[in-house]
Amino acid sequence: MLEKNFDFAEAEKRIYKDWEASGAFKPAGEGEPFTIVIPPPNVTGSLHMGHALNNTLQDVLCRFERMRGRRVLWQPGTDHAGIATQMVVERQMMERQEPKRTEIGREAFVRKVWDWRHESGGQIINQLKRLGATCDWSRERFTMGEHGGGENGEADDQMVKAVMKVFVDLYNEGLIYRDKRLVNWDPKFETAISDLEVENIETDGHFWHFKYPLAGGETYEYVEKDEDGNVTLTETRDYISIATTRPETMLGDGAVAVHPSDERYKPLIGKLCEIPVGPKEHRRLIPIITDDYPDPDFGSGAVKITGGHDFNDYQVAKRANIPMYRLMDWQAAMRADGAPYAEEAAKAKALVEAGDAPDANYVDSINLVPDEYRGLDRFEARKRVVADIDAEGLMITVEDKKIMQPFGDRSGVVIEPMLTDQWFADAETLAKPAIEAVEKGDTKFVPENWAKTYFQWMRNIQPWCISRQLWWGHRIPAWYGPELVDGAPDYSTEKIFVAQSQFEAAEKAKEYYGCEPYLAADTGDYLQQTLLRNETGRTGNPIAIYQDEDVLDTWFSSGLWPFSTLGWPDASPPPFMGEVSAEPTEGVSAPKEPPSALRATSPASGGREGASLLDQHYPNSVLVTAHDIIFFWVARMMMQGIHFMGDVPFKDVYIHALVLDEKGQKMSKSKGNVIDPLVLIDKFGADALRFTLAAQAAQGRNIRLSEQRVEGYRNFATKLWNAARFAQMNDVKPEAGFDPAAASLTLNQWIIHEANECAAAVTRELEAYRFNDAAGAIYRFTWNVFCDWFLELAKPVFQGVDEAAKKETRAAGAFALGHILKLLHPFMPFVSEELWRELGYEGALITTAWPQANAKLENAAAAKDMQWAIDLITSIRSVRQEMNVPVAAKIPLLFIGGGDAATAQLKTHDDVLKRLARLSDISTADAAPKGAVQIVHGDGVAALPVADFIDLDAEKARLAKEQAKAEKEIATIDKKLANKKFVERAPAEVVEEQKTRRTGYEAELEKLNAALARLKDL
RNA sequence: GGGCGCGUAGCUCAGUGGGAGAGCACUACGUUCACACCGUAGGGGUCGCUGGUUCAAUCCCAGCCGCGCCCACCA
Repeated sequence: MLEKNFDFAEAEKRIYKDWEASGAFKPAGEGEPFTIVIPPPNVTGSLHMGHALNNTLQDVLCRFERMRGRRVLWQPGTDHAGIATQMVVERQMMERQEPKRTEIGREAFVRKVWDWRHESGGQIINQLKRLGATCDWSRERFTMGEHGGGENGEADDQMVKAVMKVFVDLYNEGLIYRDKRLVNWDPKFETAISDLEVENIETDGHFWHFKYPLAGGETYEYVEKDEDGNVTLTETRDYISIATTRPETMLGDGAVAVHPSDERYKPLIGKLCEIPVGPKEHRRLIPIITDDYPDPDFGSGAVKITGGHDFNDYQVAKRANIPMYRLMDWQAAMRADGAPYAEEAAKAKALVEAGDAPDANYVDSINLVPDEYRGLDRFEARKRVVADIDAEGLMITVEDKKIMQPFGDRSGVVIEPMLTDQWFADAETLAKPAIEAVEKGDTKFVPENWAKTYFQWMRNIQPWCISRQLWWGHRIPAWYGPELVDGAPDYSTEKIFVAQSQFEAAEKAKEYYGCEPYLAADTGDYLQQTLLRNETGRTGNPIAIYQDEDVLDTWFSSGLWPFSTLGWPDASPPPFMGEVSAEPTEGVSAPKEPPSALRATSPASGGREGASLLDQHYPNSVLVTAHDIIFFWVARMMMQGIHFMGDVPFKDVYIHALVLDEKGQKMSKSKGNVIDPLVLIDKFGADALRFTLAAQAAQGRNIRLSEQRVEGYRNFATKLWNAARFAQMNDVKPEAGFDPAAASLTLNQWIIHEANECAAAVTRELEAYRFNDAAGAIYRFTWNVFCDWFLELAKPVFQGVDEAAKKETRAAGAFALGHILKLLHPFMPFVSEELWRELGYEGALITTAWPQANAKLENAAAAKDMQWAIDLITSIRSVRQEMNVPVAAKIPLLFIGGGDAATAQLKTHDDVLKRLARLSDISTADAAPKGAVQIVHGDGVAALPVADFIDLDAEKARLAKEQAKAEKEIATIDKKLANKKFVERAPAEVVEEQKTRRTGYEAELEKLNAALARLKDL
């Protein structure tokens, strides 16, 4: 006997363990493969509502397809999440008051992160299990592989191998290149980030208007005109007015630009003006040029061009060949004197010495940052610059202005555009086939609207900056050495060796230099070696090469997830990526085999199993994710998947909602409105949470999550539980030989028919990713059909004496309940599995076959008959309450009209009518007795002689209301039918339908009229 | 500036070219032997506004109002 309530806390653990132990999560059977790769959560992550929704939907699909007999692979894993993880570990080190990252060095730090990952990373996996996720955990993957040695990023793991191969191949195809470009620089993490990682936020700022004095004290007539060409202002000026929101960048100005059509500045074009910052004797003169970029109607119409610190200006500077200067160091402080600066200063000096300097001020102009601003934080420098210009009387005005300011999405600090050397992927080329694939429908977005978002971004895609100046991540497999000039290494140049491993790089270098290279430990080591070589002139020393210090953007490896997790590149030679000695005198040592322990964790690397998995499960069936990740991830998977696999990574992309709080706001830690899914699971059970999320996952709308709603679905689970308990009490259990198509009782034919309909509906909706409709269908069938009616209608049978009827009803009930459990299982796996076993169904529900809709089980006649009885009961109940008939009172029913059919119906449903409508006796009659309440039902009238209770006026009012309703409907229909155009142009069936409806209302009205007439006699 | 989406019952939301729906909340009644995490019944909406297409519009189209999100270099 079942307990009164489902103890989900106990059952969830036990059942999950059973499932996992039984191997139910592994791909099985010979069915068509069904594949989902999990959006790998950050290894630092813990389960939030977004994950809960995302994984609930994936699990619903996986369980559904598994029951349908497909060979389901739900591929799990986590993402190494470069910045996020590095941040977490650094914070932890700080809390523990351990030495900083920079103090312990790269190798030690990376080892620390690996340690962290093995100790505390990946807790989210256990949280996913609590949700009931049926991932094949034996295949768990990590975007950085499983090797934890930290030895210079050697690829002894297939996941790493995949990344290295992709990089090398793309480089060899010219789709990855190194370039000096303006990038988004995050001064907090001291790394470049991609455009996507920048958030533009409107902030309060200022718009400063300054005078840039003309060179040599020159003057001109400044004339301003209104729209009609009337002169509104004329004055003699010895300056050009420019406006800026970032005065500290003035020191890096290369020009002032005006629009070629701007009459005001025509006399100035080609002239020089002075940047009014710093000691007067060192001020730089810059040219006034024309470009289409300045908008004459905005500001003064003249724009300072700072190519090294502004994306617009960068374009202008490139077009006009204006020099670009980097003013700041990596922390975005104004450049300190010394090393970073020396390079440009040296170049300038050389130009002057060679007589090629553009003008005598050139060397001075290279000393961009005057002493008083050196080393200052950029915002402090801004204040000083403004104050100094103001003191000099060159500030015209300052406006308060809302400006869109770029922030690093992780760091939260203002991004500084910075001119640096970075690696880029040619996204434009890679995007082309990815766009076509969606255009052709090889990959479909659901809802399809999201394709527009995808297209919009992909068609305007910019080069993808893939290098990051971090330590945690896939180290860029590029090595640098000197170029050979006339057979001798020229250390002022750079030769790049891109290779899948240090070993290969060394081979390539050896081939190029004709001797074993020395693998420098880092750039410091490299410099030392080259100096040694240069100074001693000992050409016999090995030529040094060193590996790029940078790592790859996390999304670069995430983009390979749909195939890297399946064992790609399986055809590559076996792992041969042992350590390479860093001893200068030994050169390259023999590669070592990776430790066997590490191999054991990557069973699919190489080998036949991996290959066949890839064949079977690529392309994946569907990707389930939220829209905020379309650019970051979906687009990259499309590009890389198509390029390397020759086919799209997945056939469908289901984009689900964002989970918001009750008020519709994004959940965030800072707002304190985060609802923890685990708390809800503890409180209401995983089933309730899952059902809530699925039931609200309507396409194209966000989900507002309220605890109340979760509670409601917990109640639903309890309702089902108690229905099952009732079934158990009445010996309702699956019967081996029962043929549902051969049921004889109307009640049973009906519930079988309804169960079959429900199966068809749930299947149809799930196939179309309409999770909310699927959930709604099973909810309604369970509660409003099975519990509210079937069980109530079955009670008289169970309490009766007809053993044959009892037997059939038990079997039919078990059939219907079985359907419920199966159809509900994808949504509420735990309670359904528990009941399945408790009630004696066969095997484990998780691997039970999904109910196929079956035409043999349809029975429209039974459905109609039951509906007749249900409607009659409902009507009687309604009238009883309205007339205040005491609940306990049993009253007789007289049925007038309706013919033999009604008589038969009354006989069939005699028991249930009596019980559920609380009737004492049922009979037929020719006319309603006096003092009876009359209910129009079907072709007849149900009369309840309740003179003792009836309030005559109330009954009259009730009937009058019904009458008015019917009349109104008839009037509406008549109006339509009287419209010639309607009769002519509307489809015949619509016209016919209206006529039928009218007949129905007409009959009802007649009976109501008669009933009212009878009342008047009283 | 461009793009996407939303505005239906008190709340949260489904929905459809031809008879306005659910859950919750609310009201009344009910401890009938599965369930008070329940049952029975009930109240409640000019489907944002204005036009247009159509025999017919909550649904399609246009405009407007209000709200949200994404993208974008106006210094």
